[in-house]
Amino acid sequence: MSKIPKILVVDDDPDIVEILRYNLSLGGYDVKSAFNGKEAIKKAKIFLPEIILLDVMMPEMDGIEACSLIKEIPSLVNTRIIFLSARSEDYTQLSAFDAGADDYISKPVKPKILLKKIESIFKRINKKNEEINVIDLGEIKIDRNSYLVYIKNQEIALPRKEFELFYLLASKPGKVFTRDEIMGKVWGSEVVVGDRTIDVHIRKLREKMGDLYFKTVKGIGYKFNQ
Amino acid sequence: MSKIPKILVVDDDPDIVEILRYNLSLGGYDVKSAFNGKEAIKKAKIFLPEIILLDVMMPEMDGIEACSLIKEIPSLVNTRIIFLSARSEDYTQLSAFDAGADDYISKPVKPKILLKKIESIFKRINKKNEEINVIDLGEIKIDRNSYLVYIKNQEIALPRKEFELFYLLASKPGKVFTRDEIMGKVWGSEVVVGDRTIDVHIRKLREKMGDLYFKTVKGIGYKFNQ
DNA sequence: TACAATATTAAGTAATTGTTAAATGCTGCA
DNA sequence: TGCAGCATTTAACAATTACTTAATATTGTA
Repeated sequence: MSKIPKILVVDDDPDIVEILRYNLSLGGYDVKSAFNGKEAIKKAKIFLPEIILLDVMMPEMDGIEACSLIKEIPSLVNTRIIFLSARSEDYTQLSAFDAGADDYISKPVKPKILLKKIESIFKRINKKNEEINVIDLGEIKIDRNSYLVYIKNQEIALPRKEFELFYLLASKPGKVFTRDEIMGKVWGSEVVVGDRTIDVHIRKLREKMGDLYFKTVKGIGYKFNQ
Repeated sequence: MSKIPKILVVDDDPDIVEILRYNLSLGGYDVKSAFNGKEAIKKAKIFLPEIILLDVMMPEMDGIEACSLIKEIPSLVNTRIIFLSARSEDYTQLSAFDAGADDYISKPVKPKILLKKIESIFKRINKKNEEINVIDLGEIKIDRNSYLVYIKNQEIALPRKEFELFYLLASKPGKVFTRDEIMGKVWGSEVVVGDRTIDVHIRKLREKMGDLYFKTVKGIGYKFNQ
């Protein structure tokens, strides 16, 4: 988390490598480079970058093939691959995604777009690591992928705030969450809403899922119990 | 799938044709040959090879021109073209890829490299046909080759964007795709279109395929359910 | 019991999505 | 080249849903 993010740049054209390296270094990233697919794979295994910028068209082993091979290396399964291509044609894009690419930038690369894209990918990586998508408590399951709650195999759809509130409480059954805590995690620290808002959302949950799951701890907050 | 893969070899030098033919035959491929661009096109139309090995420099019609013409023949759109060239200069490479080439081998051709490359291309072709081009969910089938959707054996033709959107959602039934995700994968992260565009496309899909398949998850995105 | 905290309800407000038609863009063909 | 026909996007507005608030009732506990 506190590490400097690592990026591997791969292109057979030294000029392009240099431009990318320069801009990414300015952006505060730890950059290494390779000039063909084989070299890329060799370096990636050691460097373990979070992101690989990969030229689609290279002699010997093209980017798409390299990508497929990289995706099969266990230590690199979480590495994101961004393709660079001179053409923005459908065909190239599609085979890139087929090979496991995560994003796509067309040449000539504009530094601003590049950095913005890189940043958003890192944001996505961090977010993903934080989130656990499914809570399974046996009788009750909460699935962030489908935004559904299952209670005794019955499916319940919840609106966003209700879902987030429930997800929070159910993430630690038995723990009492103070109103402040709930406020901060569900509504965010910048939003200011009245005190009754939480109550109303709890009420909605009780309506939909039954009273017994949600216990009020007067003067403190709420807790969820199975 | 079980057919013998077909390769057409095109070079004005009979010796090179013979070397390639010999090595590819040993590799188990069905090989035919031509000695210039015109002949190549004529034979390709009948032979329908999966791969064409095309010399860049030939008298009369060079490989790049031949390639452009081949790519325009409907029955050969899925044929991969690999260029052979004595030089590994940038100029040749770029125009080759502009013309629609899929790969590139420099002379002198080393048999091992040639066979490995051919093999990897066939692997890619097969992978594509198996995994990527068709989604089969029983009642609903989606075929990327023809851009057609079959629902209860009824055939529906969809325009490109609608198709891509549907394909994305149907690739993981039940998963909620956020608007950002949809935007990025269907429109590409470099394109900026208004917010209602996604809605309108969803509407078109609902019109054509019925309401019940597409569920709105307000504040998040959409999901597809069978 | 008193009173502070929470529950309930309905109604108001905000945010998001749906719908439609028109504008724009694109492609193939005469 | 220009036109026809379809695909795509935009814009305006409607409809829907989510969220918040306010007013009032109820509850739990010192």
